[in-house]
Amino acid sequence: MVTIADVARHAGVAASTVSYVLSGKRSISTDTRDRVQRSVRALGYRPNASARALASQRSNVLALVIPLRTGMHVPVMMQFAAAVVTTARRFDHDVLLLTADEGPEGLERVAQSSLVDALVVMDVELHDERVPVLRELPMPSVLIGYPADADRLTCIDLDFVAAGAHCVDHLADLGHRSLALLGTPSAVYERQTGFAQRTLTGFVEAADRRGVLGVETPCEHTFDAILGTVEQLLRDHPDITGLVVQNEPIIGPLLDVLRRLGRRVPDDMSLMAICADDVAERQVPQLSSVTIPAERIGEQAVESLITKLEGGGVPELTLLPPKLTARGSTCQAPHGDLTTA
Amino acid sequence: MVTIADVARHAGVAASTVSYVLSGKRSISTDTRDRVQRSVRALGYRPNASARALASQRSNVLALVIPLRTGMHVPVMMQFAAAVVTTARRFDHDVLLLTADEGPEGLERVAQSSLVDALVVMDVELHDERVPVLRELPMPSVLIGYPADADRLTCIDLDFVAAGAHCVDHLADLGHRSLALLGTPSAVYERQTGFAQRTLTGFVEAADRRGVLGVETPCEHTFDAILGTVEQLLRDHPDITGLVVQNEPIIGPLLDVLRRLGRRVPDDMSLMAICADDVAERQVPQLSSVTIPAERIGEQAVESLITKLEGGGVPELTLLPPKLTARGSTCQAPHGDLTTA
DNA sequence: CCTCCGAGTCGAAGCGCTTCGACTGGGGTA
DNA sequence: TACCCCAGTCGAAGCGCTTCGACTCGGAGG
Repeated sequence: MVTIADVARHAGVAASTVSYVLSGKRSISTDTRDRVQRSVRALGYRPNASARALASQRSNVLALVIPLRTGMHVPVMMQFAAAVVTTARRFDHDVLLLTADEGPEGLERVAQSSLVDALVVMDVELHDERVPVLRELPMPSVLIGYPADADRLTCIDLDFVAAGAHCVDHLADLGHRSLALLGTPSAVYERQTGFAQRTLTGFVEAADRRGVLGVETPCEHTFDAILGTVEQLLRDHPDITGLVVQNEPIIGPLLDVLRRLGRRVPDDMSLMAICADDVAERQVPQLSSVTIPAERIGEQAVESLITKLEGGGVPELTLLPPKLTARGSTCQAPHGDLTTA
Repeated sequence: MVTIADVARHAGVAASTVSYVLSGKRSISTDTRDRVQRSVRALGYRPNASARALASQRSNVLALVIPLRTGMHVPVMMQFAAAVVTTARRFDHDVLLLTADEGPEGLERVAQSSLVDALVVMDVELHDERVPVLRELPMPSVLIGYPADADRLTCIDLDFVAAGAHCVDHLADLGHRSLALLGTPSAVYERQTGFAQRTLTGFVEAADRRGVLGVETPCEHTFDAILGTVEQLLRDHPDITGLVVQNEPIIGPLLDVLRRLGRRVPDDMSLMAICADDVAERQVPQLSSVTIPAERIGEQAVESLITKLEGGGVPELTLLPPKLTARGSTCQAPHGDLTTA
């Protein structure tokens, strides 16, 4: 391995001069700079990451904590992780991958051993045991999703309350008077995952505000569960003509179920999804949807983290506004609902 | 931050003694060991990762290079990544996440800066430009999938040739005489991805061997593409009664398509999938399938890497045997095919 | 003419750890 | 009794980099 001393010797300067050429932290004559840069290239020099981290107290590595749990939708997480890595690279950082099952202890481990400079934590629950740890850690962090108590924390998320509300508004505007939210598996609600809770809140509030019926039910991933849930729903509330689904993996089977139950989409039943655009577009008919901007969230998370690392200030809570795209799965409510509106 | 010197002072020993207690590389009296361990706990000492890496020439970090490309099935990759992280932790290593779009240069960067000790590279193509780089890197690596020239490389993969063959055998055993392989999107074949190619090879060879018709076609992910592909297939080969699908995201829509075309599964059409078990089990009917053992592959990859890091030898190529599970989507061929067998 | 200043460079002191060689003292061997 | 050996410990020398203070030299200011 070629070291900074080799480069210095080759260029006929001191090692510190090489360092300053590389970092730009002191002025260097054009002549010297050129000579050093030529030597760097000639020898194929790469600074040793550990030595650099030890001396500068900066590893240039961010930790990314991903959930590995049941009920999470994987492709969205992956988009997210990819965005984090890509953005981190843009700022000359790398990403260390941690799984949530290491728990709070895992965060302490990587932080206190100075393996990383900062952390991105995904899938934060309303009462997350990692939150107090994060608050005390000697380095910045950013949460995706947000806990009940976000004091002194930086959180970024899609505005799921608004997302839930937008769906209701869209359907209500079309004259639908009875709506249902088909949510995530009940385990997700039980562990008080913020996004699920908040979508529900937005849905219920908007239904109230619009004076329409808004019922909600969790839904597991198996076909039979979906069938059972929908049958039950339509039995209890036969007048439902608008469905909102926040549960990506069931979208395909749900369309089957509706077909099997003799409900055409959108003629007999309008359907809205909260999901990635490509998923919505792949269905038949294409689904009206509120997008989850995974890339944007990941990018924003890293940008905030870098700002904090550089001593800048960032807002405690950043809520990205949801975007609704109407496609072929929603239409005017049948038989004169508009008259009752 | 508390350093090894603090611990040494607290325990009344030399710093080197603390180091030896922690590493176990020299014998230490029980008394001293206990005292040091108490001090470590009392002070909450965590060795500084960079200092350790610098002194020992080992970062205890593995690089994981994941593909971010169209046509890859995401949940399988995620399972895989999770297995890599979990297994790495078992051996006291962490995982640095790289995306494939950094290319060969990215591998050189992390390797030559000593950021990582070893690399796991996923989704290797038959003629992958990263392969020559990997071969020259001053550290061990493991490939998932394998290139045309695997000389001096360590590769791990599911035996996709056998997987393709098993599917044919299973269907042929049931009396089916005309089979089709519904493969990945054509882009995947065009970039010469090993697993797709090899499944195809196994499928074709086995069909030959069994004396049955075996046609193959790529298939894109949109519903219309699936519909078009299957219609075309059944028009060209109306006697097909067995389908093998290696393309997870189309599995759901494919079942719709068959239904729409009036083919009942399995009565009119037997269907086999090469996919994760949970995907197969979620369908109606549940799908006979050959599993992709993502966890096992990830685990095996890290185990091999650790072995190499410790100077041990590992086989150049490890092919995991495929496991076929018959479920409700395959049955005896209709109208007397057995007589023609 | 002397002083002052800033641009440009160097040397040395760490950063926190591992590891090598050397030292000590007590037990076994001859 | 003299010797050797080994378990147990220490001190010091790095690992490769960053950064601080100090030095030099030429030009500007008085």
